[in-house]
Amino acid sequence: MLMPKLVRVRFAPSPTGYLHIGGARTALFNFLFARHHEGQFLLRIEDTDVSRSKEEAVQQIFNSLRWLGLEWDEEPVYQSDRIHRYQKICQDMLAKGKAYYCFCTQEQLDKKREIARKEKRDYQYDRTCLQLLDAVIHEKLSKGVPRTVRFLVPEGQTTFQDMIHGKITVQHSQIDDFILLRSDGQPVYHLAVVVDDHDMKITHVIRGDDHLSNTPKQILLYQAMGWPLPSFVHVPLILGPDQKRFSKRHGAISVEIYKDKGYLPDALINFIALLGWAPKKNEEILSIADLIVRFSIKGIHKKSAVFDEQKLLWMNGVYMRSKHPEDLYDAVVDVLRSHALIDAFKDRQNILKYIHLMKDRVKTLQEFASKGDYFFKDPVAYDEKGIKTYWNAKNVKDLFSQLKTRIANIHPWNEQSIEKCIRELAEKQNMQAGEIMHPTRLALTGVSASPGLFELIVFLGKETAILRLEKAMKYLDLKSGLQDEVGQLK
RNA sequence: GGCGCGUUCGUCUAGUGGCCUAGGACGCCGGCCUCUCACGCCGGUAGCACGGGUUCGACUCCCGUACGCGCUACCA
Repeated sequence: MLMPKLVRVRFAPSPTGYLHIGGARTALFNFLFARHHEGQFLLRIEDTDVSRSKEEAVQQIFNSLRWLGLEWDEEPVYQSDRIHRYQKICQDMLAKGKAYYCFCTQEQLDKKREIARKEKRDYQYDRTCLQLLDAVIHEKLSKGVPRTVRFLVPEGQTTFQDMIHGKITVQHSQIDDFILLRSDGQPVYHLAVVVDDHDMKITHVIRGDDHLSNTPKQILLYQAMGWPLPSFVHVPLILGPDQKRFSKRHGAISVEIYKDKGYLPDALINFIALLGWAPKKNEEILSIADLIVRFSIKGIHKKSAVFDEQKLLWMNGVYMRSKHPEDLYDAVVDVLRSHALIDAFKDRQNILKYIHLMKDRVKTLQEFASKGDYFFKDPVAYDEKGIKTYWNAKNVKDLFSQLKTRIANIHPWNEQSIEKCIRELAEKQNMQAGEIMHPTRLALTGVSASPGLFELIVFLGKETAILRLEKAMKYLDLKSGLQDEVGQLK
């Protein structure tokens, strides 16, 4: 029996842009694995490519992770702070003959690659600089000729065990003498990852399987340094609807965009957790706590999954309905404010009531603004189809007139008395209650779908309800006037 | 091109040789509930990429083919 191993994992984004869905899921898997094993979840910023790294991106990534609830342990490690460490490791490898200086220029290399391409040969660095005499190397070094450091790939093959894919073997003949240190002294990815994962005492490297092919290179580095290997876990990528790697081409890809679209963080977490991973039982709705309990690398698939926003939308609706209005309050206020609808809702209780009425029929936060604007704004138009079906009867205006009077006299102002009022009117008119309610809803909201009419009227208040009925009556007058004119013209 | 990885309904998935007449979820379609919408409930639609083995028996094991994705940079 193995002793339980201390688990330390890391999420290592490069700060070239926002945190995207794929990155978020990789971070989530790392997070879940760490929390499940009561280990550490660390962050490392891979900013060795100075030209592509941006400080704002780092903050964006932090914000997105926090919004998702993926809190990390310890201070994030910045690779840009560790240049000297990488250079030192390179010196060691140079001294041990595991690496060599290369003075070839970018242009020379490009040319060789081009020739190989034309001759339909596979290109691999030809080791020109490996043949250099020590004296020549020293001379170039002392003159400060720009140079890189290349890893000397040994003969043979590398086999390693991936926790998802199993045994993987790659022939060294397939591996180029890759560059360790760029001519500007910056390390290249493979070197930095290996050194950092070792120094950070990472036990499990959990990352996208786009890194699978490169893993042997890194294993060679571990071996060259005489370091123990971490476990490798290569999770499948997330694909767009066209089955291609999920990217900007697919439109919405950053976590931030999903936040702006009105998705809830726990819904997004739940959804991406299920992309490429499944719990043992057929469970679909899982809180982050549930996910932590259930998470296991065994449940991760080999196959990449397509991101299906429709299912996300459904899941978000499930979360929306399960929330208490208080939990949604801040987010909804933000949305209402951004749509300039907030003034009508100075009262917190009012907004909570609104959330209560709407949350069951809304799938995103955004819809609190787009689907319920009539709660705080008089309708500016009436749904055409609604007009045809509900306002065609001749007595509609008269109905509204009677309703108006009755509403004015309702006391106390509550659901029960409003319902009673409408049902009594229906009885008196010898009509079905619905025959009054539908036209009324249209008058009050401008649309034909809304929360329960009685609750809605309570919410609007006596004054607004009467005002809107009057407005509808005016519209009806105008409409019939127009029809008369048309009739006369004929 | 070379190398690596992958392949169950449109999508997310269950399934580790007989329990599979392949189960669930989203979507879609129909119905019920109902003041509308949404929710909920009931029902339906649709899949083991293909071809060879192995086996008494393959979705499950092996081999090939096809297709897809990834890697192949002084990117990560």
